[in-house]
Amino acid sequence: MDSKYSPQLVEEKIYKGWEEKEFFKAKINHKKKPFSIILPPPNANGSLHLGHAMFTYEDIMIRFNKMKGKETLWLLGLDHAGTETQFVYEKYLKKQGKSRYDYKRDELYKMIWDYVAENKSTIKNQLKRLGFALDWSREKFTMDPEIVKIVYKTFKDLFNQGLIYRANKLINYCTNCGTSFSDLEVVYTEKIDSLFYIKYQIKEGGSIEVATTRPETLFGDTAIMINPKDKRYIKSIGKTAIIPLINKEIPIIADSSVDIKFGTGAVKVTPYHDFNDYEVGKRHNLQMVQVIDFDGKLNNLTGKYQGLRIFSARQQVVTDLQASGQMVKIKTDYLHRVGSCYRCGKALEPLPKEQWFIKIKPLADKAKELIEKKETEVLPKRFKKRLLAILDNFIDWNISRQVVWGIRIPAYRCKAKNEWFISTDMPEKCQVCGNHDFEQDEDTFDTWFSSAQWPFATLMTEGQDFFDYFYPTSVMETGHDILRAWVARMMMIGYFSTKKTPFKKVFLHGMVRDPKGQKMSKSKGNVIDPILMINKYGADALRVALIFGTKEGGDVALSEQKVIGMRNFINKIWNVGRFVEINQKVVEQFIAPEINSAMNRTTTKTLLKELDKEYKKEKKQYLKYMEGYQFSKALGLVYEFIWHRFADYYIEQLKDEVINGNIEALGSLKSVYLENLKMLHPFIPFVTEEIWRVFNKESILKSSL
RNA sequence: GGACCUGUAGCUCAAUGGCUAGAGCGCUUCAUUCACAUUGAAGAGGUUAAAGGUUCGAGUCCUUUCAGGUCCACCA
Repeated sequence: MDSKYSPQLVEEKIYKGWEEKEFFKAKINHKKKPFSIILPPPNANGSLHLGHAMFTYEDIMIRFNKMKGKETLWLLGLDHAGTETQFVYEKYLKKQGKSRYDYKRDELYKMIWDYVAENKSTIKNQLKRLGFALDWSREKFTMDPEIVKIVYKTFKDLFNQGLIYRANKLINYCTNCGTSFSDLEVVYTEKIDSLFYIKYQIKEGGSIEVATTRPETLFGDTAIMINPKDKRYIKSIGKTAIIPLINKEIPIIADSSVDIKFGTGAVKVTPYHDFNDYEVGKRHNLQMVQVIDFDGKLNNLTGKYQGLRIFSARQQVVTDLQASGQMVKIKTDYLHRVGSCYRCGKALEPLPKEQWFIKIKPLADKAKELIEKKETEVLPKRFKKRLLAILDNFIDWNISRQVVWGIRIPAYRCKAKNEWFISTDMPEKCQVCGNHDFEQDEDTFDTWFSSAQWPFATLMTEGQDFFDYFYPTSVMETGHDILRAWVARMMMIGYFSTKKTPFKKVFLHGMVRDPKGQKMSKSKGNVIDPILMINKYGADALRVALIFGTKEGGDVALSEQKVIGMRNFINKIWNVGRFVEINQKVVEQFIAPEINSAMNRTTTKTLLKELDKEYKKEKKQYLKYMEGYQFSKALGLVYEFIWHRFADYYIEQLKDEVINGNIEALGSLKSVYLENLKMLHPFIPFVTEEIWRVFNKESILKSSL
């Protein structure tokens, strides 16, 4: 053994060894209890970042349970990440002066497919660098034909049970990117805009003033509303207002959603261009008129304004209202929040569009039951409340996306009767009218619709027996930031399809932050590349740096300094091994000469007894922590023991004895040390394996805890 | 606006209501032909945000205030 441990020389070699011996390949073994984790599938549109390195928790669970004698499965998969990936690819096209509209659907799809294939192989190599004990024989991709088949079946089942409906609803639409987003994907940004006070004449006499940030939508107004408790306007209810510029007549109605104190207390209602107005429109059975199109331009219902983009239309309308004397005043410093596109940053347009929706309430109620009945345990506990609150407030889920890259929705429209039918296979004839005249929906599924099915869909493709053995999975380990987008949906859809919880436990980890606790982002320039850290200090050091001294579920402040500190810990473990190895060689050479010991025999015996006692206590506590999913504590315990008790105290005290050939002392030290290597293996698999092989023939993975 | 979380050493964070509140990094002094300078020993550094309460006992539980963060809802 060298005086320094060099991860660069051994890690890749060790990993290859594990792979060749298929240590991570899961089998059905009814003599053993199963332990399974499905890897949250990384998006196949880039490379891994530090957040992915947090999957170390899963590796710890897998290796620990394997050494505890369970049959383990850690299933690898990758996500196509529809909208996100297409966006990344479009940026790439733009650099070459091209756009997605230069290609046919099939061409674009094929190009993105190749791009994704490249990323997949990068990511897989990176997962290996991290030392993850993934089952490489069962790699899955969200667009595998067998997975798509299951996704289609789920859609059809949901449809048949009345949980899928198609509706013309307001959606968040980016006119720049050409796709809709679910409410979860909307990013709100603060913006200073003008608030315009506009006078509407009342047919019966007089006038009423409204305040709006969007005068250009007045063509789509179908009512004016006021609060029924507002004495100022009570007489106006039921009268008819006249829209300026186009002189259209609309009713004045009362709705309690109006804030009396805001603006003038009177609001123009534009159901097809505002979410709140849409609800009002439904409540009052108002007419709904779309005046802005999906290209972001005003349409033919706006007369001379037709063809203008939203912003120019606004300016023109304002100018014309000023000319006609109907613009009362303009407040230019109005601060509000605007929903914007997370891809391009432009303001999202609420627009009416026919989309597929999932009726969430019945599904969410079942998911809540799973939590309440402890079919699914939430760890750390404090996230339970949050998950329940999320399930309480889930609104119907829009699963249509207007992108090419994704799983195309298996819904077909009968052209003759304008009715829809669902078919998991490409239909030969229309299932509505019996003719051939039908067309498939152009849209693809929201990525999360397939992700929501990941635990059961992946296992189902491995056959019924495999599914029965490993499902429900033991743990779902992921970041707490996607509780709503992913965890909640997996529970809802998972239960719907299998009538079981998809996972018995949810274990949530925190976010990786920079040394000052700030979010890591490219724009801040504080991003740490996990592969760079591995190249410099080894995967073990990085893994432990993410876990040491943290609270479960809490954020981790990661610095290169911390990784260095952990590298030192790895080296310490290495050198303890080296001490044992060197002395063992000496003992072997001289065939245990009985040399006069400088130390009193009784003292030595007492020390060894103390060591044994302390080690037993340590191991007991370690198992308690590990079984309680308190990994950081388990690690801290062994860290403290091996460094500050075992090395600093016991080795120092027994050093002279050992060097003088005391076999008993060396033997005790060695056996306690090897036990500690096993305890550390789930955390730092590489160095423990490398040292283990100095003393043992078999891999440390073949040992048991 | 609603909910939740956090506030502990210079920095980042630990601490089932129980002994002298700990670790990593940083800092000071000393050691060094030794398994390890990626080391060891010793040390400085704390009114646990503030106030009040419960308790034999509070960093921990309760109330209030202050400060910061996260998620959700988003009012023209």
